[in-house]
Amino acid sequence: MKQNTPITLKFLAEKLKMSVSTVSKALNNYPTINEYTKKRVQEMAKELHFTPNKSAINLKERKSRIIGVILPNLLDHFFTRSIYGVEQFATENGYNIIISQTHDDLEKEIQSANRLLKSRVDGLIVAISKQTQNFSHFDQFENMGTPVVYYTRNPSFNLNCHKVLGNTFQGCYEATQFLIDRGHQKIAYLGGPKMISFTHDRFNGYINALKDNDVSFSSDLVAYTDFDRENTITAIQSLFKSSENTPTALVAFKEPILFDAIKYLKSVEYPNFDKIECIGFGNTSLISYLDFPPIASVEENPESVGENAMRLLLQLINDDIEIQNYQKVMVDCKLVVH
Amino acid sequence: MKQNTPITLKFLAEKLKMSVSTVSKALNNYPTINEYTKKRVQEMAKELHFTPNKSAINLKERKSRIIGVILPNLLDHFFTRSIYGVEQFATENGYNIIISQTHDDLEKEIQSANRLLKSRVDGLIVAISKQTQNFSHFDQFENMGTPVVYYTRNPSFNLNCHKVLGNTFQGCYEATQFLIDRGHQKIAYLGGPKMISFTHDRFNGYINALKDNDVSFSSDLVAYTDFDRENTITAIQSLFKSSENTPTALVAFKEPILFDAIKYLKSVEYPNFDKIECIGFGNTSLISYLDFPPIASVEENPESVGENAMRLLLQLINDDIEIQNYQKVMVDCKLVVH
DNA sequence: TTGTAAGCGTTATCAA
DNA sequence: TTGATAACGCTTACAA
Repeated sequence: MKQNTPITLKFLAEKLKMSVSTVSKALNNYPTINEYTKKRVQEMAKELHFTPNKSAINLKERKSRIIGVILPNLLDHFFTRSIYGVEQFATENGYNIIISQTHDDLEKEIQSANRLLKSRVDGLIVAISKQTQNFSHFDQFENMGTPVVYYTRNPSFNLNCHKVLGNTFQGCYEATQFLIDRGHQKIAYLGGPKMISFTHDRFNGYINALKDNDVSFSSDLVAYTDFDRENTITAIQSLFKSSENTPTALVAFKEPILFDAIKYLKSVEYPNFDKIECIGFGNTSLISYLDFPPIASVEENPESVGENAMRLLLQLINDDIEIQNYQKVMVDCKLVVH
Repeated sequence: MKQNTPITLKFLAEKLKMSVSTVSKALNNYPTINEYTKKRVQEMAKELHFTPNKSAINLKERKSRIIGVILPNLLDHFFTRSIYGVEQFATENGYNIIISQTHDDLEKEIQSANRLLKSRVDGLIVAISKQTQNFSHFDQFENMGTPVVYYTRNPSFNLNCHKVLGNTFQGCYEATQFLIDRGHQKIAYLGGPKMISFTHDRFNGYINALKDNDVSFSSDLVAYTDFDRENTITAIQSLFKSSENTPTALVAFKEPILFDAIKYLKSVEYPNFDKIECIGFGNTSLISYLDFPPIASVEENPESVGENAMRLLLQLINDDIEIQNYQKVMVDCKLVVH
């Protein structure tokens, strides 16, 4: 059964003593082809394990049925979960995905974009790098009529683009509301890096929930950190130093940050430490093994963000939505109580 | 700058009033082309953002510069870490990867294989589904001269194939050795599903370490479970029930299983629970937040497994290794002490 | 009902 | 030094 060179239509045609076009039509079930001929062709194709050459079809049809996905990192569970949704939906609709990681490096992002441009992907889904402020390497795609959807990370500097983002405002609002409903009046907000727009969206969710419930706000209850443990400890110290305004609950930007915070409070044997109720963004699978787990998690549904990005992209590819008619899709978070 | 249709060589040629072949050669830096002509062509190409059409080149060169990756699930951190290595190495060598997940379903695996066959991928990297015992959908590739490398999961029923696997024997040997060196004489082994070959490879590592150190073996110290929590608890009960042969240390198949075990022992307030030293396969990132963390982890280096699979595949594609000269690569584990 | 031929965008051979 | 032409594998008017 070794053949070592793919079967082509031409080869089939010679074997069957027919023309290439008859074979092609038979395989594609053209109504004008005789039933008996069809059967003969299809049987022979099956027997010889004929598979049409995608490159040839792509060339002919001027499309690739490939979607490019550019994202920072495949080690971050958030992104891989988002890919899950993209891949799933793409496959269901006959598309393959090519994934390219940028390591949050602009230069690599540009290279990825150029590679995918050559591959003539039919569409692009992008989680931009932290450094990305200029979008010309992505604009090339739109200039050739290839739609681009930005997802998970908000391209704040790009005003006219399609985006699919987690509704981080709503997620933080619900977390805060949940804590208020449980009787908390002193709820701290531990934000992430200030350059990230989500940090502020979440803060707005927090502050709006306070306002809507007539809970007074104090700037003592707000601090910011990044993903560095030392900075998180400093932030936590500032939140919990005051004697009058001590928080009884905490909403944190991301669970790893929250875990660092909890670990610290525990290590210094903070009074009533075990009474403090915490919520972070993430919903890490190992939460049930923690000794002092958060009371709830804000599940960001990255799979759904990915799926929605792919759905929008498909609508753009199929011209169900005008490419210039820029869309913004928000995917709601879900509060998961542990 | 909108053009809405990709620039082609023909278009460039017309603009420059030259032939298509001259333009092509100029862009590919043929020595026979006049320097001035080259410059003119290359400048025009840059100005119009010309990018060669990959499909056309693929058709011409009869290859795609695409590697297919088939794996069970993109939610499993082990696999996504392995992809990290594949993607990294592929990109460095000018290849793109297409990922397809099977959800451990044979039917989906066959569909994935067929799709990638049509795409004329230059090579295939596969982590087989749990159901896979017949390999004809992969043999098609080898029959067309496209190399296939199996990785992470051992295709036990496929005798003649290329594989890249984690050296789980060595990992378990080292874990056991480590515990012996710390003075343990009663070390329990909690294995995974018996159908998985790794379960037995690990057991062999365990038993060999015992033997090499003249530590006596008792079947009371061995139990098996799967990923179901109840079964893990049953297994743990059987390991810790005996009064004479009580383990002082534990080697577990996978960390999630180990965490369930620890959680259970803690919940029943097992005597001297905090003295029991545990090691599991995995090295989960959140270990430092656990209250009773394992003393060490067996890091399986999935990135390295992925990278080695890609490296081997590349050698096969480039004919550095004969496709019939079946290779088996083992990637060592690393014991990480916490 | 089937076959001929052109074309998709490249590269490569040969001729000019 | 450049250009005409065929070829890669497939689809599709159009002709037979």
